[in-house]
Amino acid sequence: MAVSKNQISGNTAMLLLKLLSEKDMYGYEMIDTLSKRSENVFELKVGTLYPLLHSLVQGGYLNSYDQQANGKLRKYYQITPSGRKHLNKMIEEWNTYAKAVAVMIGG
Amino acid sequence: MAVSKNQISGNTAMLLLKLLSEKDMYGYEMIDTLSKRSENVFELKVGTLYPLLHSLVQGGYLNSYDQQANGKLRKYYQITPSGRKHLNKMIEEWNTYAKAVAVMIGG
DNA sequence: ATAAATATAACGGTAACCGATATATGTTGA
DNA sequence: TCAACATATATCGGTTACCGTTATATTTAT
Repeated sequence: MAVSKNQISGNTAMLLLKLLSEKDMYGYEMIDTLSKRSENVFELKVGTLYPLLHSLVQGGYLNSYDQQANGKLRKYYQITPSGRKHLNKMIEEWNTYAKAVAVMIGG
Repeated sequence: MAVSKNQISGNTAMLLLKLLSEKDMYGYEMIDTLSKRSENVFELKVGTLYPLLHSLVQGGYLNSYDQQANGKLRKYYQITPSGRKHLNKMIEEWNTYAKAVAVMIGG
């Protein structure tokens, strides 16, 4: 089951940073990995991914480098120390929010 | 701890419908109740609330009526059967999303 | 009286995401 | 072989969500 656009809002960067905190990846690999791990809940579109990756590089949270793979030049992304710090903050904030929603709709 | 705008995105309507599924309320009452119940995680602004209430009325999820309270005319909002159905769907979708995020950042 | 709190409302701006489109290369099958 | 398909990166314009700000009116407290 996929969720609506509104649900996703704001958390995509957190999910990408989380993926990249485990290993370097290229764009399509992130989309596939997100989709598989979440059982198709996250269906990130390329029109969302690339601008977001660029902005994370711009913000100093990611670095990128080109590498040959299957004869094709792929752009790999790597998380920076600043990116890891940012990720931790985002996770903390997500947990606060998710708990508050649970209180609201659970009771 | 308040969370950033991005976290809130898309779920405000769900929270309002949930509040109104319990009892009729007027605008300011919703802001106060959300804030108190969530221990200030949700700090909904009037610039967000009123347009959202209008759109929920437009969509048939809410009705509104005027009522005197403390000598002042207040506009109360009431959830419709369609609003309750919509609320249930939104909660289901939220749960799906929250679980998927937990899998992503938990592992 | 008048300042502060309560209450509703609308406008314009920013940010996030997606659909559509463009381009290029590698792989597969008839 | 060469067309169709999958992989891969990229950009643009549009929609939606939320908020800051501003406006207006009434009630309560000093």
